[in-house]
Amino acid sequence: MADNMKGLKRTHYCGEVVTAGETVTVGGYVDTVRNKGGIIFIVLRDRTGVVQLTFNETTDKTVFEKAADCHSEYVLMAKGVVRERESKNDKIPTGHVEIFVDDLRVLAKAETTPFEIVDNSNTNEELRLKYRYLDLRRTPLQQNIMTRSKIAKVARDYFYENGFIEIETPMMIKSTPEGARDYLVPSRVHNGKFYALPQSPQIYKQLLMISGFDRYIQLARCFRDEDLRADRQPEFTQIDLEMSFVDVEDVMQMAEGFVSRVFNDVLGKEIKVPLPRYTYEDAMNRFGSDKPDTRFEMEIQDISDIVKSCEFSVFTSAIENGGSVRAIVAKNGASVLTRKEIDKLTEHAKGIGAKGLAFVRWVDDAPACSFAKFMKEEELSAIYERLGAEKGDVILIVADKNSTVLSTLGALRLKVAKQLDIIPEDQFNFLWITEFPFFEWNEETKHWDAMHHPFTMPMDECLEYLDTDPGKVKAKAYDLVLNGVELSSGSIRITDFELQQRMFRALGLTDEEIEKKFGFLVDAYRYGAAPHGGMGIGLDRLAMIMCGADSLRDVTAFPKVQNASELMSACPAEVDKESLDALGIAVIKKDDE
RNA sequence: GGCCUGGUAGUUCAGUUGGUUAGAACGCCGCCCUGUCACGGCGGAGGUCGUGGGUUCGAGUCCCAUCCAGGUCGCCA
Repeated sequence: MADNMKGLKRTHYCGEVVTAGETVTVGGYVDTVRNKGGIIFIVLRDRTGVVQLTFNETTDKTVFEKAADCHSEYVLMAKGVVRERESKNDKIPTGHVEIFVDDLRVLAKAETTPFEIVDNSNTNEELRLKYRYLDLRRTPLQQNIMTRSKIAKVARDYFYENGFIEIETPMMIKSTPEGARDYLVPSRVHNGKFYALPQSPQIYKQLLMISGFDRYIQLARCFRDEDLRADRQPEFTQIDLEMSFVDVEDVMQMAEGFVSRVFNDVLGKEIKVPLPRYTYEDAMNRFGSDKPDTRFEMEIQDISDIVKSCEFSVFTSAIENGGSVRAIVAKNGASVLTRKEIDKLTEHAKGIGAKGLAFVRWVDDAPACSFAKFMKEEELSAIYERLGAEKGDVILIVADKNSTVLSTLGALRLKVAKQLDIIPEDQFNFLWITEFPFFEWNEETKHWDAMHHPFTMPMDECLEYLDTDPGKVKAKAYDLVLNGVELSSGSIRITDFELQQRMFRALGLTDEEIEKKFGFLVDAYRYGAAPHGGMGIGLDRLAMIMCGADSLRDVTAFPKVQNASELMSACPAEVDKESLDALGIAVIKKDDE
């Protein structure tokens, strides 16, 4: 039978106990017990830190015996006088004091945990996720979760101060066939019909602008039924905002104010604004990505003009077919990028879509060039000169159509940088990507798709190409990127009914399809809307980077794993037949098909 | 859906060309220890080697299938 708390009231968190002479009462979990026989030290832990409890021969005998019976993770409350320690520990903030305990309560005993609750746990994540409530006792995770909370608070503070109104939008909404797969919620009342969980509050926040709320913010839960990644969970949170009477510049400035504020308030780091901007085209050409990591250089360079009349048909045919030959240089990469490693990179490149990888590995005075026999001496030296390549470097070259060349080199650029370990960990490189193409040609359907979403406003100077040359139309869309992670995506919306109709037609939608998919939204714009736009900032991703974590799982209290299940509660799970019957649902297992 | 990596005491790992009773560290249990703080000393318990087949005189080790976890491509307007 455990003790109770009667007569005790917590006065301090463990990490707050610093003043000798005070009588304090603390509560927490037993971190470690060091029983020396005649003297016992118990390290007590709560979310603020740890403090040492001390018991010796002058301690009341029953208290001493109780302390001797304590084990890891027992829940204790202890009252006593704070003393300076005889031997101090400089490694912890409370290391110069200890609590000499005169009242000890064991509020709960604990079984031995399946893994040790220590800061640097190497334990398999699968097991830690099964016992997530124990994993969350670990200091690093506690700090991550608390940092995330601070970020959320700063977001509310900042946007409230700037006149934003927090409004909740529904979680059960109409499924939209565009974009990611929806999570569906069956309706009991309407047999055979379904709600969807929102992928984002996009449509509702636009309607709120039409209603005149002018500035909206929500820490919005969003759901997408797509496969997971380290930076992708099926449910996530966006700092979602929308503003009226604004254009691109206004939204970007508001967001820049937020990121500089949140980094200052939470990490004490200064982010210089305005943030760097790259057009989509520029980012693709230089980094092979619309979310470039600019913490390191290794930019993509075009060498098509040098090799256009060489003897190597791989290069020349790529150029003749409208493509290009481009390269990245891994400075001082020759020692890490052995022939074997380059072979692996080649396989990786093939996985992305390239046909192969040409390379120069410059170890000795004579560079080892995989295509040397096709090249004239002056062509090779022109390549080295263009790329600034020197002894010790490795050059990776891809020849293909432009989109393949750029995406392949973009991926290799990241992979090689990780291998060479040249990405600074403590740097925060924000940037904007602007001037996105509005349309994307879909080879399968032979249709133009909206790259962002169909309510995005085209750039003013592109309106004339809308019907004649859709590929030339650029959007008033802007992505915020941090260290190669897409943090946020936003746009100015179409508020003109006629223009919206033109956009839908350019996307190949019939009037019936428009009405069925977006009817109420399109109708709403008939009644007048101020120019408006906004964005959704990924709170989880922001927290991940600010915490220096590698995965969203480290900043999410109860995350899902790669197959979208949650290991602790073992969900999703089957439900009983009565529940299904009430919904009119019969389950056909895929295996039985 | 494809590809890659991993699964051996509670935990983290080792385990040789297939060969005696599968080891270590930490944790756990018992005893000792009055200034520890990665406390220390002595002793002890603890294993369906992810699962199911196969090859073999013999499988943790080789083969096949499968499950689970991680990464990645597809996918994510």
